[in-house]
Amino acid sequence: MTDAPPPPRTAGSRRVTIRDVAARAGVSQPTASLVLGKHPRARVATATRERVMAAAEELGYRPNVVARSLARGRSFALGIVVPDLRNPFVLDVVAGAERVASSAGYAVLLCDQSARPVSSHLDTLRARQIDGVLLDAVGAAALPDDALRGVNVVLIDEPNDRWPGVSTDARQAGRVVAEHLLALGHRVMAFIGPSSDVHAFRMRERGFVETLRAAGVSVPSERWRRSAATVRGGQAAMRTLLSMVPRPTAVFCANDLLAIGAVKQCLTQGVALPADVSVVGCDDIEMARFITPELSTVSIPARELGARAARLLLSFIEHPDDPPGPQTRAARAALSRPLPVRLVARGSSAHAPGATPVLPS
Amino acid sequence: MTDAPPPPRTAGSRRVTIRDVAARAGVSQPTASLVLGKHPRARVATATRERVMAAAEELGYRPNVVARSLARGRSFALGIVVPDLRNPFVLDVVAGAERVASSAGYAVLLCDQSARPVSSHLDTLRARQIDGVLLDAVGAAALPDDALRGVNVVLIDEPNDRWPGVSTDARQAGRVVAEHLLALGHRVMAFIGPSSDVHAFRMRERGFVETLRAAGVSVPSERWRRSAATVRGGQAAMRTLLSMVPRPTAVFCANDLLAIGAVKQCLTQGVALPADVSVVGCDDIEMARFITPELSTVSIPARELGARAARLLLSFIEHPDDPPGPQTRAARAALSRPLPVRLVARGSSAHAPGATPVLPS
DNA sequence: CTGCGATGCCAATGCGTATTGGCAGCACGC
DNA sequence: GCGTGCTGCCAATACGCATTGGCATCGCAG
Repeated sequence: MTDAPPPPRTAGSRRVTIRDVAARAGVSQPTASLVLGKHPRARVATATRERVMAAAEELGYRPNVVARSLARGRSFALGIVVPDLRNPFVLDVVAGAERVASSAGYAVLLCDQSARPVSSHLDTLRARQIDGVLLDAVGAAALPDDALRGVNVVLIDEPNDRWPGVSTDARQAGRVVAEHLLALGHRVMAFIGPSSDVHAFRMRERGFVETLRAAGVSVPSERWRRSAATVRGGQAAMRTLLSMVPRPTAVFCANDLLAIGAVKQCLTQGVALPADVSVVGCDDIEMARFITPELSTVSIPARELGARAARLLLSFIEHPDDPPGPQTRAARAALSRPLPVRLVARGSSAHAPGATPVLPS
Repeated sequence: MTDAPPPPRTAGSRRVTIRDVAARAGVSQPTASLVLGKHPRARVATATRERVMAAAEELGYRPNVVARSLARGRSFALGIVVPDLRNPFVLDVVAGAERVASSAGYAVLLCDQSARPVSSHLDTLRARQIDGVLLDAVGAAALPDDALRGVNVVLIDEPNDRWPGVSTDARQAGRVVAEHLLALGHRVMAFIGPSSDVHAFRMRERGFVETLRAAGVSVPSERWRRSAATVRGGQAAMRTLLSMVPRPTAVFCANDLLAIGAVKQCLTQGVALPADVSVVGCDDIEMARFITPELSTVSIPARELGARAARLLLSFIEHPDDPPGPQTRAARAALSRPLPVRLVARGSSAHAPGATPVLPS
């Protein structure tokens, strides 16, 4: 009556399990498991192997990852904890990591810190037997010691002696900006950055200030502004800076969102950019090129950073050898090396008003 | 010797399982399961229940989600498939969904279509016994029929008679832009949009054109530009438009990235905005407010869209009743209703050059 | 004291896969 | 022809939790 024509897969339309495959191939379930599991050179006769493979193919067998996870104690999934998805820089990191993980057969569990605290996310990740976790810009302070026991961890832009990590040369980022602005003749500088304890931000700050100091330029503390690392934060801080006497001629913002806010605030108040004041950001998010004037900034390879973090994590997951072999060790060292940064001078920075340009030799 | 002080949890530092809890509470494993599972009014004596709860607390018991998934045939996880993570609008949708899912105890598996094809993502999601999938702007054509059997699906911005979905009133978005530009006196209009078959884009387009037509304004096909929905795409299309005679005085871009590109191109070529040409976008991404001039656009509640999609999906997952009860049905209807959109007039649109302003009554 | 329903608990089993240990069968040496 | 060492396969078990069915125990009415 209501009998449909014979379905293409199994009769009962149940999911195809490895048992079905074994039955069809005329072998036992463990044998099928041996064939279909990784182990390429398991002790299985070639003829048998081929029969099993054929049966699996014909039935459209897909291993149940949940069952496999339970049996192996691994989930073939990575967690990635990010500070705030709304930051386009963070996004690129995620995209880079997702691509690598996904094509290695790992799923990516996304955890937004702005929605729930890290420790809570870590709890649920552990409950899922997560194979590893990427922590992006998560202060070590937020990490209870035992929240990560037995989990592989790779930190992003937040070096720490307890776990491996990938990073960019954040200090260098601060340096190149300082050099750039000094070369343009600026002497009255300012800085805008978040008060968070995120390592990358602190290093950008440090690289900036130490280079200025070496050149004999000091920045009084009232021109060292703290503000949430958002566009609005940049606007607010810039408003304050613009009211100072003397007004700074150059401002370094710890990320592009802040810089975009700073630029915006200048334009709003009729301050000419870059004639009256230069603004330089950091990250080189896509939008930096599309505001007016185009934003001078430091290019950080965010996607590559995420990709490397994922690769490093996968290396720990798939080769838990202790100690690691020489080439594993070398590969990890390469992945851990800070990524170089590069100044991208665009239209938001120019010679200081009235300054004599310093020509590069 | 190396004996550490007695560890806080169990002796062997093994994971705490439900058996450990049962043993400590002096009950059998199934009883512990009854207490710790959902079932609030299972037949368990209050005293027993409390002993089990206390034991779980003392041992720091965390249920193993993988095992639970296997036993229940559910994974307490959602997949979200997105077209391209680099679009900030998409990102907000993800963020909204993540927040809802996460606080309901569901994990979110992120799948980027630009990295791997949808069908491949769906395969891995099914293998993980995913409870449901959110598909953001995925053309139905990309969905093989059996790739989703037995999976709950909610579509985002891509209505379809096979699955439920959430959406915005995209057609209305096109209408309000047309009305806005008409009211400003524009008659020489242009459009920039992607050639993809994504429903929301098509509807924005349709709402725009039908409103113009009703007002007796037609747009010749050469002013109807197809371009990838990115900033670069907007630049390229705008370049073409600016070379036309007569030059359009107003351009509607199907999303904000395109619009930002269009604005950028105008400024690059020295075309005054909004004096010579008006540009209106759609989505109201955060950056719309921060370019110069600020972008007129249509506000789409992306975060809310993602949140609703997640709520709707959770409703199907947790109340698979067929037919649903009246209040379930009502709740779903409310979630499925298209979200209203709103024109946000900012600085990138103004009266047509030489036109007599039409005053609103 | 017997019978009966309700209550509280547990033994057994299942979810789909991986792994261990061992048992046949075969080829080879002597 | 008997041990020896392989190779190829499978039976049994484990992973951690959920669920089913049934066995006690208890209170209470007869």
